[in-house]
Amino acid sequence: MLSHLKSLQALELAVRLGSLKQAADALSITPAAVGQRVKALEDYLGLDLLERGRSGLRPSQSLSVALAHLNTAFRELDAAATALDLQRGHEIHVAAPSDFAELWLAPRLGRFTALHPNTRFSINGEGDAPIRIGPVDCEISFGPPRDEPEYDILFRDYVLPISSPENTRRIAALGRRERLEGFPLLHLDFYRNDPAAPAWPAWIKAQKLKRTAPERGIRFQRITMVVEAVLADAGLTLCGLALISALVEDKRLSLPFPKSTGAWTSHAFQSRFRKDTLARPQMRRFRDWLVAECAETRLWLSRMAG
Amino acid sequence: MLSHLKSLQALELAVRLGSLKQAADALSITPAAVGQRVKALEDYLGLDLLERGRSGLRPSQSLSVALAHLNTAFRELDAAATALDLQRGHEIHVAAPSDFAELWLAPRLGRFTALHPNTRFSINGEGDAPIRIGPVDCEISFGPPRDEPEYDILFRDYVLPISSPENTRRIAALGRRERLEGFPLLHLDFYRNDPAAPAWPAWIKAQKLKRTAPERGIRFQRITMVVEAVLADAGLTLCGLALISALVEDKRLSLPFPKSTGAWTSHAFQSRFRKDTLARPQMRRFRDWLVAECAETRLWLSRMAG
DNA sequence: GCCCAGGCTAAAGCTTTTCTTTAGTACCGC
DNA sequence: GCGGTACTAAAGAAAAGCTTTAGCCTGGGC
Repeated sequence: MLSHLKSLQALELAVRLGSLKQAADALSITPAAVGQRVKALEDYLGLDLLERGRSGLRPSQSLSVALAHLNTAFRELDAAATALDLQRGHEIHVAAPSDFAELWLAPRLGRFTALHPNTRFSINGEGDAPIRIGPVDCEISFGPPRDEPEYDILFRDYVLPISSPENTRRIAALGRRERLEGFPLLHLDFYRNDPAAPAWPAWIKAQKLKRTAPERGIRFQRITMVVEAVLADAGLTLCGLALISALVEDKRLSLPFPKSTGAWTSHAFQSRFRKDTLARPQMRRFRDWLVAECAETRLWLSRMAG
Repeated sequence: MLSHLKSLQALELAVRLGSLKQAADALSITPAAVGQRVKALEDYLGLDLLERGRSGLRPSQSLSVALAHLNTAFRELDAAATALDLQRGHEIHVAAPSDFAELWLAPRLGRFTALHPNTRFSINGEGDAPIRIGPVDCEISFGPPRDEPEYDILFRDYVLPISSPENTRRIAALGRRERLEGFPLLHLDFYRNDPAAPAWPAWIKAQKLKRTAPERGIRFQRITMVVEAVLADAGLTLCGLALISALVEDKRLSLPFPKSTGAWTSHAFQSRFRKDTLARPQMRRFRDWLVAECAETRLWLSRMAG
């Protein structure tokens, strides 16, 4: 029966693309591996299949008689793969809060795809799954921690006041109890379902500060938007650090009050992979990577919270 | 890039032949292995590809859209395999003395092909290679032992008088020194280049027997032919036991004189595999099997020789 | 002519895939 | 109801396949 399928595939691709290197890139394996595939077939047949020449690879005479068949065969297999959506296995569909996707996941995904080229991501808002085969692979949410086995707790958040560096300096120049007077308070609704996450009125009371009408101010649904307002000196907000570590680290965002004035959320970001989806090696790799990146974020948060 | 080639092959074959069992037979693997291949693809895609029904397997609706492409693809791959002589790897070409082939190898090959179906043999006389790709895979000869690594010493031979049971009884009824008078001596040239292998004159002198004109009698080139003559009561011959063990064991050939009257050859049957050909797993298996069968023949010869 | 970069190859070792075996289930025909 | 055949799941062993390292070869540029 027909054997050496991988060798034939490597061979056909090497000839079509003109080099073992380009075939390797297409197959996401090393050139050495492509060379081994081709050589194994040559050893098995006891003849040369490629002429390694001056301007790359060319099929040998022995191979030429089979090459048209090979081209057609792999073209048809590509068509079958397309029909079956075989590449689906290399795609990872993630539904996540858009704040998480934009501020935390997207900046980091380059590290994953550098390790695993050939992976394509489709990232959508929560509940915003495309009409494709089956539901999304990975769903990330912020809510009460679940302990079912398919959930991974990514990280809780540490919420405290955030401002622009300019506003931080101006606040520091004031007396302690008057520090919030004269600065607009921006309200972020992202954490409102979390009993542990403070809103301005509770925070001000807890810190024994003075601020008239603390419940007043613009409300924002999304962290991304309130962050933009803060960056524009529009005011202060209470915000979790987890998603904005990059902005804090490069000092585009600043902490106008001591770190100890913050509070951990009781809710957490968590992921849920569909049970069957972890049969795919690419998906297991992604999950492992995600868990590792989140461990780093937890570490950074612990250092920030003191 | 295209993956799951083995799964797609198993899938296409299972649908085409109507069962996992028949696909397994065609692929020379177990039905369990075929089932695993198909299931791996189904898990990967997150959908069913086969309907396991009352009258065998049918493609699911998901698979139907790809099936024509798969059929064409594997038909083209079969054509490419034919053009490349890919099945060549499952063929083993042996050049051996026809006596060895007929009396020793052919009766035993059934044991090999029972273990390794899908292997086809092409056995020719020594030096009688077909005009095919490259020389023969395995060459067996009888000659001075070689110690180059590509040679395996199969077995030496143990040469002594051989007759039909009827002639053995008639010889035993005679007096000791007259036992060869009246019986035609048949001469076998197979061992004539071996200084240790006795011919009739030397054997008679060594045994201190009496026989007028011991050099007279019909000469045979081939063991097979002289054996047929002996079986027909045409006379006695001096012959090695190695290739005729079956005839001796079922008593169609007999030893008219004690076993101790025999002599080991200094030459030996030996095999030589072309260096590169042992890259093929089928060839390694054949070589291992051959060496093991020959070890059994050596053991039998040792018991016969005392 | 020399040097550097890119491509290929061989070998070793590790990881992943694939297969066999065992045991069990389901279905069909008698 | 029983026996036979086909399929499936799980465990473990064997084989295949890949990466990494080191080295060689070729071609182009200086």
